[in-house]
Amino acid sequence: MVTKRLSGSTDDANLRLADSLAREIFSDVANKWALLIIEALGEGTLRFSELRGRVDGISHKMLTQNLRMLERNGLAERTVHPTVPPRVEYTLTEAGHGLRATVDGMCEWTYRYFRHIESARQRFES
Amino acid sequence: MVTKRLSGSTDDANLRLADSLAREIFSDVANKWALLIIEALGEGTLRFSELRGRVDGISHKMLTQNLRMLERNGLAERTVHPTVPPRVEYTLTEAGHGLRATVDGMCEWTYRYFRHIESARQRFES
DNA sequence: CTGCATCCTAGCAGATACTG
DNA sequence: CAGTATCTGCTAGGATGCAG
Repeated sequence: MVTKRLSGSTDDANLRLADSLAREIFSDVANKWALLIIEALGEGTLRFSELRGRVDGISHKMLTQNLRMLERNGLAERTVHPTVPPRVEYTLTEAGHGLRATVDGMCEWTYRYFRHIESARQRFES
Repeated sequence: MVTKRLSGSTDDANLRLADSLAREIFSDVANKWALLIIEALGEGTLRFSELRGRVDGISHKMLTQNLRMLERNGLAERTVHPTVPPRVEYTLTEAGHGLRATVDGMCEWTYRYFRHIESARQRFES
């Protein structure tokens, strides 16, 4: 049962991720495109086409797909302006911003260990 | 050029991720299995079979594949004890621990917004 | 026990085209 | 402009077998 673990006696984050719903959420969110979209939305509200421009290399399909997923999980909010042509804007919810903070951490990490990783790779070829 | 952005004038993490090597690192690392392995190794050194037990649902193949990747990028270290049967242990490097800190953040985030996400999903079905 | 290679399949993800 | 659907290729990832 879900609530059992929530009020549970363990503080082990990994153990808790054994919970199937938590793992499902984690799997949804722990993928490249989702994280890059969240990072992009961290700067503020963006429309669909703007997002496409910011998240380099993402396809139309992957963008909509991941946006639906983020909306479904309550991480992003979708507001449609009934104009013509339609204008659809996406913004992070509170939960979304919470996650963005950790994604920021990952980005910073990437740059902190950039050279370290670069040389580790060279060492690895041998 | 890589170093241009490293010493560059922008503080925008997302912009910097436009750099191809940074994106490659990010893509390597921003996947479910890699993050779960790192989280598991956060507790300390583990052998291959122990890891398989901790990272629930991972296959033999995905585990070796991701471990090679982590090793290649200098996030995990592999030490072989030349016994029989062989005993291979994996441990996080400093860079690995750095990343683990942010993964911990993601795990905590998952549990903080667990109920929030649960209800967001119910709202979404309509 | 660990690692690598092989085969094989489901589902991911791109391209395209069509609606509102 | 935004979203959906279809078609298709391709690769991620499981299962298995073998070697060290």
